[in-house]
Amino acid sequence: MISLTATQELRVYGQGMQTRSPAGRAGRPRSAAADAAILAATREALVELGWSKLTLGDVATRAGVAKTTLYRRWAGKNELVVDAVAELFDELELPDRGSLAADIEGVVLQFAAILALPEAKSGLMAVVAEATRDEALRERIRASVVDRQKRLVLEGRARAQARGELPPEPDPRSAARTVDLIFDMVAGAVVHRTLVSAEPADEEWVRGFTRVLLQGLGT
Amino acid sequence: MISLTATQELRVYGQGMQTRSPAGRAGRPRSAAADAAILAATREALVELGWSKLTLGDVATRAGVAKTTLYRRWAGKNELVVDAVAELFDELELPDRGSLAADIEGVVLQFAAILALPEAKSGLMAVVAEATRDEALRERIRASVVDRQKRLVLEGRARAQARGELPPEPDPRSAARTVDLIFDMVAGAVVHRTLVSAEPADEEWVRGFTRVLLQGLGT
DNA sequence: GGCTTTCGCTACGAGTCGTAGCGTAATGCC
DNA sequence: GGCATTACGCTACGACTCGTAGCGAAAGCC
Repeated sequence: MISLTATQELRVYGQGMQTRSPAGRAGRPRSAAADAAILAATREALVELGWSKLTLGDVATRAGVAKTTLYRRWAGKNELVVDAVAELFDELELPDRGSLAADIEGVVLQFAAILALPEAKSGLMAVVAEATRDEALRERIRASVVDRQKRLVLEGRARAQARGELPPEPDPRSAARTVDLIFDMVAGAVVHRTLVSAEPADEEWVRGFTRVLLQGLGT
Repeated sequence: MISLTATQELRVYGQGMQTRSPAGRAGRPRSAAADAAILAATREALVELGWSKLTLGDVATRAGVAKTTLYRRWAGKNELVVDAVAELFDELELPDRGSLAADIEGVVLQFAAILALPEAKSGLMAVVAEATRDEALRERIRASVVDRQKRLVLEGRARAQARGELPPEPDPRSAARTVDLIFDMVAGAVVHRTLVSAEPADEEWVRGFTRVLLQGLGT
């Protein structure tokens, strides 16, 4: 519990390296290098061992730190893996490709490329499964992974409305529902294709998906 | 490995109780009651403990059998949970509701109801995560869970084509791709809504989803 | 230099794993 | 009924992981 708070503070330091004395904190600061090494080691262990056989002792050894250091920063395996996997989604962007269809295809391909990584496959679904019984963990995933993706949907939608490709939706409540729906449809389809069907979400598949999403099955 | 084959044979016996001497097998037969008790106990443990804290020893105690009996029938936790969760999808059907939209809404609501069960939530995603590193497990999930769902898509599509709601697709390869795409979109969206967004896939959501799936975002 | 916090290390009890061995129970075949 | 065969319950086991405690040393801020 305490270590969880401390972790969040540390990550804040990591972002703003310049801050002199972070909120009146004295003593030896936590090693940012150790933090990075631990997360990298976690991803490495996910690739080699998978979720169930991953042990915190092994991660500590790989990272070159003591096991106790790991427990001081993360409450457990779940939280550690969430942070390790979350970094994979940092590069997710939505470049303007001129049309809604092209924008969707571009971002879906990015998303699919990340999900194709073995560390994302084995880690992400496992923590989502654990999160069904852990409210705090669900919130952690939402904040560090899901919301960043959803923001892209919001952005792409606004862009398409500006282009006139999508009708404006004045009622904010209805608009929020639509965004949630689109998000679940896009992310859900890619995840299901990649993890359950175990087939690559390649360009051909993405083209077909985008066509159905925009025009429906009727045509 | 041996026990896995034996398990499948046992399940066959369970279906056709009448068979006299099943393929020249001698000796004391496996208890079908024990099998049912174990799977029920597994679901119960999934609800109370979740995937990660579920132990085979605990399941054995709940089911009233010895731990060794469990290991004789299943290779491990993964295979056991797949079988336990698979039974939840037995009742999935596709009643004819007159139109493609109504058919989709009906089956999606059924699927959502199953996914809302805590034993499905915590169990299904966990084994899918494990299956990313285990080809045999992936095949087991495909055979006992996924294919049964996909058959509904195939059936609903044929029905809609007979009604004239969907255009016929002569090329079988292209048709198979379309079915796969639709399946990933439907199942993926419901799963993502239920497990990641952690919101109920209720009637209102299903209506919106069906509208987008059939007519696209454009309208 | 003094204060504070982190770090590496060792050690620990508790719990789980998957297996082996044994005697017993239940069936099919003769 | 007797025999072979297989499943069952039970006990015990070494190996491993867990999460924590305690200690001295290290690294920063005043």
